[in-house]
Amino acid sequence: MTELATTGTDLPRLRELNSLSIVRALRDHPPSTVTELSQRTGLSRPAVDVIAQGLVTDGWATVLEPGASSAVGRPARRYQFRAGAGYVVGVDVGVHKILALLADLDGNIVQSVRQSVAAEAAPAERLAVLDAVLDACVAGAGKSPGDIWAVTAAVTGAVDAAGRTSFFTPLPGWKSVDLAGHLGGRFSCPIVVENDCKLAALAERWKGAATDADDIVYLLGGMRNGAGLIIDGVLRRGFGGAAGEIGALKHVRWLNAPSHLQNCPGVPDTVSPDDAAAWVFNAARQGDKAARGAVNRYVKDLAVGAAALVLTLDPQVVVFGGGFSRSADLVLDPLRHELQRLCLRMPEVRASTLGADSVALGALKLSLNEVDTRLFSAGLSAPVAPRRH
Amino acid sequence: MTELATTGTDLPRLRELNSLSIVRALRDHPPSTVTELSQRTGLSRPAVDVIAQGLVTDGWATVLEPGASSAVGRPARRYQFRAGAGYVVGVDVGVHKILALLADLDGNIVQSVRQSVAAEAAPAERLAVLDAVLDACVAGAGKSPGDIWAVTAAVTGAVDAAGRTSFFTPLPGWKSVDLAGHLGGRFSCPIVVENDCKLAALAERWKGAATDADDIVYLLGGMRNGAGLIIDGVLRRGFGGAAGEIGALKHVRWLNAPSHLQNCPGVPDTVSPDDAAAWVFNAARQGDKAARGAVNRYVKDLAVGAAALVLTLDPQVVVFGGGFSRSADLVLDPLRHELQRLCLRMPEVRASTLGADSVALGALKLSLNEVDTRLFSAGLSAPVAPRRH
DNA sequence: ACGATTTTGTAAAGATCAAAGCGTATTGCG
DNA sequence: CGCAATACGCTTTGATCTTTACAAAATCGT
Repeated sequence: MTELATTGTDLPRLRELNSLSIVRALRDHPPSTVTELSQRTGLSRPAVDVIAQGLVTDGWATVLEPGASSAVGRPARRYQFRAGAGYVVGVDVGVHKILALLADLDGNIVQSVRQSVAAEAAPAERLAVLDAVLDACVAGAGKSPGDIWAVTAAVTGAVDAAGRTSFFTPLPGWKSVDLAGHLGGRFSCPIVVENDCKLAALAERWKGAATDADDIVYLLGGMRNGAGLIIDGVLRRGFGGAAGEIGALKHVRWLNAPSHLQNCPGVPDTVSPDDAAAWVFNAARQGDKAARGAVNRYVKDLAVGAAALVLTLDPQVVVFGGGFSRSADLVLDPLRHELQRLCLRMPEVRASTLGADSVALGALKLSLNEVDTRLFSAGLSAPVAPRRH
Repeated sequence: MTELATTGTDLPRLRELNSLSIVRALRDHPPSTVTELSQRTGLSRPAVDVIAQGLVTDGWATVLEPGASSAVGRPARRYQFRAGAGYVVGVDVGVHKILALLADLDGNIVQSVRQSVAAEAAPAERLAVLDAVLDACVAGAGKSPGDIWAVTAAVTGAVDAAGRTSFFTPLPGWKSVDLAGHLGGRFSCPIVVENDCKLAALAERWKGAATDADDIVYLLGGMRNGAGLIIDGVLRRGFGGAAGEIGALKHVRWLNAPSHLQNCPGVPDTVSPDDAAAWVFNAARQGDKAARGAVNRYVKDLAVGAAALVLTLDPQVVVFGGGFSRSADLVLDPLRHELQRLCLRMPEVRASTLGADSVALGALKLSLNEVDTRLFSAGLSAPVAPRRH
């Protein structure tokens, strides 16, 4: 919706405003003619024309000279947002793997590099792998760190305003790591560190299971449960970055929930503890009684925490994601049944469509949002990588 | 901060934008000179001058001719927001009483009318009292219904988007009442119906215990517990209006919490059930062992629900309000202790400073917000009461 | 008491920007 | 090949804000 400046607006500012609205109209649509932009923005054709030319000279847009024309009349020049003006990075610093994505300003993924890392790796080793992955990702796309406009890193555990994970993190020795500071030494652009569940929620809203919703509770189902909250279309961190950490409440037996799967009777000794859950899901799918019971107990405990979130926020959609979302076919129906029993107003319950890459994808999206915020608040002059404040 | 129009902006719109910024600058400050406004908005003095004169002719502002001057130089004309251009109403349709407040656009309360009503009164009777209170309030201020720009009514229970309380309400027969429709027959301005806890939260942020916070959990402590959530400075209703209804979760023994007070041993038979809680608080304050135990059990159960809200949202402040907030001295410290035990990051815990009138005050504030939204999105032409869409 | 100083009010000039109108270029169709 | 339709580019016009300048009103200093 349209908003207003708390401060007065003069003519140059007006032009900047209109330039921004043209940029928006360009970005959300395929290459457009001046008349299309004119209709879309409400501005007159001559105005759009001169602004568009200005955007081209500034490097924000490119022109496509008319080729084969399909319509009648003189073929129109088409303007196109220059997505390659800048690039953003999102990286998932996970327990078992590190995955980096590099995309242009349209969000088209240009490069993706993944490398596994030992769960018990020390911080220094993990950071070294992270650096290698980022180097490979940036270099592989033929870019340099100066071309990157924003970097977001996803970590496990509550992230405070300073980018620290002081409260809790399953990564050994990670509490004292200043990840933002480390990345700041390698990139001069804004750096964001954020919780993995929250970023996965963002990804599901971006191009996942909840693109239509503004109020979303994302459940990360895995060996550790977590949650990410999107309220009124915006990712909510809470005052101290600890929003969604309902698992800390003992009355909600959320921490115990995965243990039902891990300790399920009948799991062969040949199966490692990490793979036990997958084995149980498979067995349940094939009718194993003990496995079905374990899954049901898991869902029952999961549902209590989910219900607490749902009752607090009354969301439109609950998305079940994380490692266990591959077995969503076994989880969703009992989860719905339990929520129906526990909640006042029943939300939709959907399975994640993004799988395990959702965290890195959400990090990418947060980087894009960061660029957007800078762009649309600071105004556009010439496209250069923003520097940290 | 600043903004951006998704649509293009032309010159007339520019002047409207600047007019609005002048209105804002006028409203948040005492009567101002042109130079003050110029500095505040960044506009030039002549521009402010012509805009201010336009606002006066349109009825949005009044001029104060210079009287005794304190500073050197020629005394300046002062402009003032005409708060009397319109009025808003907030009314609390409570179980035991109905309280209506009428204020001008600055939020100055002009009239307040209260009338008690039997808890078991049928809907028709309650609506009749409501009408009488509203008539007395509007007439007592020397206004007519056409002068009212927005009306907000507070009710108990979850309110859906249509203004119905279908899920739950303690008022007998109230589920089938169309309160918005009823009020719509008496006022032509926008009508809002909202949950009482949510409105009380709004009031505490407006002029209560949490004016400095943007992330607030408001606990309504009384014979029925409730909650209102303010996230990022905005009152959150949830997708279906049922946000904050954590009491519905059985694992959170919130519904039982007040019963510890009501069923406390030692309460004389002469004390009515409604007054039992007050008696217990008094006894506890004087050292009665049984009473102290009851209060502690009450707080312990209250804290579980509060912890669920706090862990979900990670707010800056928890405000304890409602009928029991008069005994906040007994509640706050044990509540803090319990929350410390249950939560990850400890929020501030404060007592309500508004008491029982907070609900009506919050309704008034929501009416003011409604007017603001219309004003700053639809633009200002001449000050007239907005009509329902 | 009178002039200097400071601040306000107002008017005119200059600059910027978008809208409206009109002529021209290019293509498709008959 | 000519006509119609569409798009492009230019000019004029109108609206708005800023700058500059100057007159008016009040206080301060001598």
